[in-house]
Amino acid sequence: MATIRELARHCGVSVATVSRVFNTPEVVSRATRQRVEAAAAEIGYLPNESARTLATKKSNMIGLVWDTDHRRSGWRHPFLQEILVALKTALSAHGLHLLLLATGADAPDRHLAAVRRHNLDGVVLIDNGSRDPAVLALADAGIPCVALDLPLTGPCCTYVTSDNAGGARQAVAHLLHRGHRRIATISGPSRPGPGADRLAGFRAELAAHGVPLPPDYVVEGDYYLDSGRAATHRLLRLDTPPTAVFAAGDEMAVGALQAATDAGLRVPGDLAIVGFDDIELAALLPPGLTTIAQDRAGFGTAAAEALISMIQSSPDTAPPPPITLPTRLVPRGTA
Amino acid sequence: MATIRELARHCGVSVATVSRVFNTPEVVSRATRQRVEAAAAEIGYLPNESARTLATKKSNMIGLVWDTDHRRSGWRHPFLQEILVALKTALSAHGLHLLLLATGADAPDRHLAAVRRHNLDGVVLIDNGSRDPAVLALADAGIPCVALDLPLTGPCCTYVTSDNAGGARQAVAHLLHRGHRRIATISGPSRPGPGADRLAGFRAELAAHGVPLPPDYVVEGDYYLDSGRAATHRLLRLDTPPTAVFAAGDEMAVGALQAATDAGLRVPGDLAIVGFDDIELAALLPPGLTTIAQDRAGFGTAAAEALISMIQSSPDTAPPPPITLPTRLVPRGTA
DNA sequence: CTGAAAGCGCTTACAG
DNA sequence: CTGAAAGCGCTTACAG
Repeated sequence: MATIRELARHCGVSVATVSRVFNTPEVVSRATRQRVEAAAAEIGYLPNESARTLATKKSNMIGLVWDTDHRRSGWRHPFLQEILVALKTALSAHGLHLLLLATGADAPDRHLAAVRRHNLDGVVLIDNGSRDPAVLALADAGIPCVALDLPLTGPCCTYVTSDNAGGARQAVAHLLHRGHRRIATISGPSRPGPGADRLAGFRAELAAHGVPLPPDYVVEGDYYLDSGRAATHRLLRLDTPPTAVFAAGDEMAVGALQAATDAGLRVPGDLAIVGFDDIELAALLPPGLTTIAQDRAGFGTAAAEALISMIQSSPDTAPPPPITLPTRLVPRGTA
Repeated sequence: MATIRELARHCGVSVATVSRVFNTPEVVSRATRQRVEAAAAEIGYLPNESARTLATKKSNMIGLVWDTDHRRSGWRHPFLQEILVALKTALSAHGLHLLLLATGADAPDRHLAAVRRHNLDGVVLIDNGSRDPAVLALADAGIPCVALDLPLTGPCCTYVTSDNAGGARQAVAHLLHRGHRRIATISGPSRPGPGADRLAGFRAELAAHGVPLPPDYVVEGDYYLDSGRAATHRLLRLDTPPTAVFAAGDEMAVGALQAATDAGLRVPGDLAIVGFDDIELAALLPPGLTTIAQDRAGFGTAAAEALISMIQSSPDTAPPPPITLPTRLVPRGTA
């Protein structure tokens, strides 16, 4: 591995000059710049990132805090892969790498410690609990960070999420348009975040149209299929069962579909179903799940942009406001 | 950020001693070790990884070369998330982080360059083409690396893949056991790798039982649903159509299922179908896709183990032999 | 536009 | 068991 010193000697300039052609090329004369560049290519010089980071305190690395340690194994983000691809692509365009942080002891300062040890330029959080002390410590520390699908704010922290309330309203509006008036929902967990927002949107659209919502038309699920099936069974046993159900996640919607089939009901004739997420399954499962699609790639690119703007702005400027991605109704066979 | 010098002064020892309590604690006296540890906790000292890497040439980071730049967007690995989780977990246990490398210009030395610039301890490759010069350069360079689902070897390079041939044989054996004798296959791309191995296993099991395989019973797909559907349409139009089909991927199997339905055939009565992968869909799509499951987590843990053993062994020792993960037949409704 | 020099925060022989 | 010192490969004021 050639070092900057060797390269400098190789073309008869100082190491400072070599450093400049790599960092502030506009400040060195055309002649020497070209000479250095040619020599660099010739001997295969590559700057050592550790040395740069040590000298500059900037690593050009973004930490990815991904909480894979769920009590419930087999947990899957509906579209993690797309987020990762978009994030990586957008970050790459700015020369930033993504460091997937090892999960160690669960000390409340573990994320912060990783940031400091590695001189990370910023952090993106995904799949984290909203009450995780380690996450909160990060958000409070003034490290540029952006959370995905988690309403987290701080001096230098913002988040991106879909327009969950708006998406739920689209779902309800579609059902209303189809003539339904007895519309139930299988919600996500009630903690702040997408689940709560979808439920709020659900209620709001119904209210806006003066359609009553009996309390037992709202049953909470956990985004998994089984909870959707169980919830639907419960709804169908009501004295006045709903004619339509909005599930706050596609897996739960598939569960609802199964429950309807179990009960000998036709979908959408006897029970209409709308989901949320537009997972791969939605298009393939007969008769096709009507659902609310999210802007998958948007999560990654928006997060990257927010992060980069925070990194580049002075420490005292306010973080960008939370970013809300538009959703889209995808009408298929179930509603 | 406290530095090692401050910590040293804080407890009246040299920086060398402090360094030792963090790196070779067994070599320092119990008394001073405890004094240093207490002081470190007190002032919140965290070693700077860049400085360590600069001094040791080891970064404790593994590069993840993930080729997300597919000509075909929307491409998805059947279980990338599980691989990533298992990989991260296994690597974490050894204090290794995963660096998702930014995709830049496609110079044939780009991966190698990243390894050198960051002093990466090793690399894992996923979703890469087998003929990518940048990948081959990496495998040849003697950098510890392990490829997933890609038969890549080198002085310090091995790979992990499922027992694809064995899995295909399980599929055929199952079909044979069900009484089928006219068994076709929709294969994956014919380049070396899982697709070719599955096809070889398919042929082998048939041959072992003396069951003939007409040439037009083998049609090549690309793992996507549409290719499975198209292939099946073609098979069904044959003078002597098959009674069963083994699709080398679940998406193609789903396509086969759709084609059968299109043609008014009953599954498995008129056409039996076995897939490969056991994607989420397989269990959910009526009547349930019979398929060959892979050891998803095994990919990650095996890769981590192989990598760690290579990193720890001396540079001249041979790499571990390729690792083959067992598969498992999951009988469901389609065969 | 360029160079000499100090400094970034560690590790590791080498002595003792 | 511990310390003084050199070195890892860069960057960046400061002069000129």
